[in-house]
Amino acid sequence: MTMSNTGGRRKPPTIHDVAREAGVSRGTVSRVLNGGHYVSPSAAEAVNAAIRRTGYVVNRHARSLITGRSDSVGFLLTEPQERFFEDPNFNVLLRGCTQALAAHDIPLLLMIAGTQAERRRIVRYITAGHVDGVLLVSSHSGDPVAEELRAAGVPLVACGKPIGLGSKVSYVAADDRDGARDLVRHLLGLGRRRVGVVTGPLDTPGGVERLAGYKEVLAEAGLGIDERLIVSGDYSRASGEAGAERLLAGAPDMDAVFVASDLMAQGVLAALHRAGRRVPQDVAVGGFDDSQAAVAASPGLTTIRQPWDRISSEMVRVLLAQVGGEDPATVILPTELVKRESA
Amino acid sequence: MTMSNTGGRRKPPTIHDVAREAGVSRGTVSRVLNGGHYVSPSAAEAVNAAIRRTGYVVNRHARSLITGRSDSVGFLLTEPQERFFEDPNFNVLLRGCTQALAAHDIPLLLMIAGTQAERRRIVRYITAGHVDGVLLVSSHSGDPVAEELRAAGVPLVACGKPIGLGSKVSYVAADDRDGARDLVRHLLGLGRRRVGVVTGPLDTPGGVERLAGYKEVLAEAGLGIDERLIVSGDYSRASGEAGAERLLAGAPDMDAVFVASDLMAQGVLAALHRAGRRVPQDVAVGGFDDSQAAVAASPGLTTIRQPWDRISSEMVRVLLAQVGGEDPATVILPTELVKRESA
DNA sequence: TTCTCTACTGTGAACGCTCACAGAGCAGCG
DNA sequence: CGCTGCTCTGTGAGCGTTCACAGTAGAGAA
Repeated sequence: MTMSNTGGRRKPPTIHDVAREAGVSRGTVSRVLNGGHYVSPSAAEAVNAAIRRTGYVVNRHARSLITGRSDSVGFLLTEPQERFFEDPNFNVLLRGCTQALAAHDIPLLLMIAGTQAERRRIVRYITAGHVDGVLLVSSHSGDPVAEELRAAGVPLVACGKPIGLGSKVSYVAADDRDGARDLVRHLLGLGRRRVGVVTGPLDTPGGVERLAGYKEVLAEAGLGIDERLIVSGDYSRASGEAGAERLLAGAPDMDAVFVASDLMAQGVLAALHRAGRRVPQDVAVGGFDDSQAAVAASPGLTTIRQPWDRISSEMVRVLLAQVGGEDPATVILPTELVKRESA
Repeated sequence: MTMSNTGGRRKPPTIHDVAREAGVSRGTVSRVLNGGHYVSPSAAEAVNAAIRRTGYVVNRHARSLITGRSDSVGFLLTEPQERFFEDPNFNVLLRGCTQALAAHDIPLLLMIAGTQAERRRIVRYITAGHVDGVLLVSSHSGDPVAEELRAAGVPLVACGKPIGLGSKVSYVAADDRDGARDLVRHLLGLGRRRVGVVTGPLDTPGGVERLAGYKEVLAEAGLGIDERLIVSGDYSRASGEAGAERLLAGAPDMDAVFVASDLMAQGVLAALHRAGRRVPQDVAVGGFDDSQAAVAASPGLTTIRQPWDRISSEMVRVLLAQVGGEDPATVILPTELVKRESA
């Protein structure tokens, strides 16, 4: 073993060493490395053997210097950090994206924009070309970061439909409206007639669409819309708790509630419990996401599953396609009703 | 504005352009960029003005190619993904590390090693020199990844003391034993005498140390160790729930319990509630971490705060020092008792 | 045979930066 | 006055790769 690496780091082999070892030229090694077209089988074999023998790994900096690509992508989170700390959905998404990118040998750079200064720094970093594209997680509308990146021509894929951005930005989302319809229909199917809703923030597509689904189903069932049965939250647990209290105050006869996120639903369960309402006997509760929060809740939360694994892999697919020169695209994925004890 | 960037991406200015614009040589621009030593004030000013005018940003690939550094670090998670999805501590740590690194303009590459294949891929990636160092989160002992990286001479800082690795590896940890002592003393101070414990995994330093602290305080209070009051979990919520059930079965007279993580404590609260025990009246409960889980629990969880912000900033500090050639170091940070309703 | 076409290979020139070196200018000192 | 030492500046080389180009060899067609 000539490459024994005990302790200090020594100079790694270059493409030149491999070429010499294989008895070919740099060009041939490079061709083998990049797809192997126009290389004779014997040369390819010799090169691959030399690579194994020397332990050669391509120097990405040298490659990037000439190709202009960085072969890395950014994962940009512009949510307030409290949400990131609280909501396990981010972790699932993050895991899914690293995994999908790993299949292409592309590292994920994590960028969290909390303060205004951080936003500026990150935008500068990205527009400088240090990443090939960006996976964006930022539900609120009018996010200046997204607009700046789009304007700078940086390939971009959002998680969830960005409100207020031109149609030229790619996004991948679950079918929020359809999911909400499924859940509310389920509640009505249980015989409930006074169904409340705790929406997400109404400047997010998730907030708007899930509320729309709720209203559609009530209408199709011939039930009117009672404004006292509608309150909105911000996806946080605490806002769910507060929302449930307002609902109970305004509509004490509520017998079911659709909550636009599992985390808020946890808060709703806590508030109902404190108010002495039994779940599901007195009030049936349905959530949205099917996150860890849904399993951890007691009773287990009936909810709408968002297909996070597919969302993340589609985000990566669409982003890489765009980096490769294809046009922006949007993907809507189906949801699924998951029944547990709460409804 | 010569650099208007409407739509497509154009060729960014190089150090050469800046030099020409400022009327100096490449070397001078480079010196300004790297600390500004041996540069006259007038030249520095001219260069900075030229940088602003051209919108120049250094090409990191070109720099890395020659310096041999990548100016990036990896954040490596070798926990099972379920823990990553469930435990908000990871998010806090991740946020803290990105933030601390951002101050040095160093991006964080997120690496999650779930499967064996992923581990191999990631180790190859790291040992190839694609990152300057690694922030390691992996509590279990005998982690082969850590050992491989250490052997390859990659700068490494672990979060929590790695068991079974030579003393040559840096780590940053909270004072687990002391924290456990504080909490158990608090429980005894409330007059409780039958104090149970749900430990962390006993192949992790956190698991071992927190249990040791528990035993120390019982001994100093003249209370014997009752094995029926000791069960161990794996930091997951579910294991807390199971642990509490075993405790109740083995020691029905238990009047307090120290749980080695907040997440497990949530499970303990659920189990106690199901068993009809009131918290804190019948059983006082104390956790460890002071994570979101502690606040979200009902009743609010009395717990030991781990100083995550300092842990992450120290990890980054120690890692960068090591990248700069300094020797490995270990840092132990003090914890703090946070009182809430559960005890 | 000769010419064309294809498959394959090697070579020089970048990519944008840092580093080492040499040299200029100037001050202080013997 | 010359020497030393300091601050400051420009220049050439080279980091490890890809890319464009030129060139060779062999197969098949004219």
